[in-house]
Amino acid sequence: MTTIKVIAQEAGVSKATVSLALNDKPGVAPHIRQRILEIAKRLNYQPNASARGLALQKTQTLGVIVPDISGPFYAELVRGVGEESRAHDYYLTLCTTIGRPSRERMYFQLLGEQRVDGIIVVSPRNDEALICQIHAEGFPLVVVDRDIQASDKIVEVIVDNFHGALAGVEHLIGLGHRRIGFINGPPEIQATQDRLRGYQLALREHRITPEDRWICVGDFRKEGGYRCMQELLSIKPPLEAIFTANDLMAIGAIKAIREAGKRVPDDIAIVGFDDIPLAAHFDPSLTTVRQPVARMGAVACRLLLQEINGEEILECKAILQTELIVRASSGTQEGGD
Amino acid sequence: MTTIKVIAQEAGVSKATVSLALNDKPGVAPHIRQRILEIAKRLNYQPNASARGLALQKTQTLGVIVPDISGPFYAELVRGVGEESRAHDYYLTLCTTIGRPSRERMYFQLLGEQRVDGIIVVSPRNDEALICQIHAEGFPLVVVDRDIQASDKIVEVIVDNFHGALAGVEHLIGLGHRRIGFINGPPEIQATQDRLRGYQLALREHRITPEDRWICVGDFRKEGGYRCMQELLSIKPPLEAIFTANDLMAIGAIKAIREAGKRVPDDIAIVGFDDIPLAAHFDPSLTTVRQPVARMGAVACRLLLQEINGEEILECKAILQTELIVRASSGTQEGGD
DNA sequence: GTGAAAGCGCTAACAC
DNA sequence: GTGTTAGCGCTTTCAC
Repeated sequence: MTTIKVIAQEAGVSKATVSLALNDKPGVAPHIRQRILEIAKRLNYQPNASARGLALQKTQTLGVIVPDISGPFYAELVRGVGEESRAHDYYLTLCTTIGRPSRERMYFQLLGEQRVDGIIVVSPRNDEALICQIHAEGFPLVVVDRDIQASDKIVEVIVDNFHGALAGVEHLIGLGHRRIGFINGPPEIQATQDRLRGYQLALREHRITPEDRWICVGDFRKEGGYRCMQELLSIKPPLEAIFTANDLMAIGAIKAIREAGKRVPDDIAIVGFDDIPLAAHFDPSLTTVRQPVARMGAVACRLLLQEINGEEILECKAILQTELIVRASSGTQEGGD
Repeated sequence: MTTIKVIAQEAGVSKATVSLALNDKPGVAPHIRQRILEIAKRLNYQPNASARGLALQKTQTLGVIVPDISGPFYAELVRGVGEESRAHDYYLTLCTTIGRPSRERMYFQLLGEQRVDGIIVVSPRNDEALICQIHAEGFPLVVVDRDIQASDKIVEVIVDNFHGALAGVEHLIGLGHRRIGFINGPPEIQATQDRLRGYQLALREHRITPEDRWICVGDFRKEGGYRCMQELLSIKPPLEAIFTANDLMAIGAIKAIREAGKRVPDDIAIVGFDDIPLAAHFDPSLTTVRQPVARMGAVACRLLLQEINGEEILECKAILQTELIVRASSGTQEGGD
């Protein structure tokens, strides 16, 4: 392993000069610099990251903390972060927390051991206090897909879930449906609360009073959508349409509908949320509220780098907009009879 | 940031003693050790990773190099690696290479800068020479989903693609189909070659001579499956069944079939490869050759750690088996008329 | 313009 | 048992 010391000997100069030359800093005679660079290249020199990190107190590495990485949403998010971090010559350390007893340790380890220069937290569960504490200790930190109520100084990248849901449900209403069910995610997750509000407002504005039993609590997975739909199918008179808080649950719901011998969208119209890559290829293709997931990751990364570099961040909250993507699963005409 | 030095002062001992105590090494009086541990806990001490890495020449970090991370296959693979590495207290640095002009630099940077203790390479494209070179330089390295022909000393985790494809196609033959098309991946990828051989042998063993035009080169994405299927649909007399080299292309193919006004599996039976999470929820549910993707990642990780720890690795090639998962898309009876 | 020296935080060999 | 010392590879004053 070539070190700066070897190069110094080879070039007949000191380590300091080599360091200056290699880092493009002034104070080295052109021909010396030239020679040093040549030797470095010839010897395939690469600076030792630990040594550099120790001296500079920087690692050129970011951490991203997500519950899981299988599943289209988080995978795409991490992709966005990864692309952006690479573009800025940062490495990415991936931490998945699901199934881990104390994810708290992971935040602290990454930052406390100074393994990373900052972290992006995509953790929808309730540990506001912890996040605030980390932030209070001065660690660069960006939160994605979640609004930390306790502090307005923590940088956040969030999606306008409220208006997204509003648009999704209004689309269904516009198609003539009035009895519209809602398969939501777990209530402790913030995005689900916002989507619920959007759902409720949409109905209310059209003088529809949703019954409690129209709303079912899912898990953001296919299985939850399936189970919820089975429950919702038992409602009499039957619901005409379902809004689901993500596409995966929409897919589960469609399966349940099919198994009950009904058709989508003819008997029941469906609108999902996310626009996962397969949404367009599903049968029927999914009408859904698209989130700019990769962009969220990229924005989070860029904001984190600003924070790391000590740049002033003008707005702590980056709010990205959703977009309604109309496809087949919602139907084009009135669905009910 | 608490350091070992602070603790030493606080406890009235030397840094060396603190280091010994904190690392559970012998040579420290019990009551001293006790006090050191208490202070460390109180001050929330965490060792600086760079300093430790520099001294120990180890980073407790692995690198995983994949083309992309969106897409169910690589996401699941990385998940497997991540779970396993966490279980062994290793961090994971994620490198995606797609769209990157010189992914070569990334291998070298990660290892050359000694940012990681070893890497898992999941890179189906042709850079055998590079991989061999890295291995020759003594860097711990495990290759996944690919057999490096040039060396039999490189540790590899591969799937029995040949028998997987064989089983998939034989399943179709068993259902009475004889005119079976094949939508494959790019030819320069090894897995596709093996699957092609499996496809060919299955037909040959049943005295079916596949025509060249039955085979179409896709891209492992939905789009490629869609495009290929459009081509295959023009064949007269029509094909009765299609084997696709992955589920994503199967999904694209099904879309093309539907748009042509035909039904799956009634008009054309389909068998995919991978068993992605959504395969069971697709309509029709996908018959497919399952790969133990997460396990591949976990095995690769474990082998890499063995290599890092200097343990003898008895078999360089871990070959995992596939499993045929029969669902609806292949039909249960003779499909054609 | 260049080199010597100190220091980043930790570990490990060797005295005491 | 414990402390002293050197060193991991790099950066960065500060003399020269």
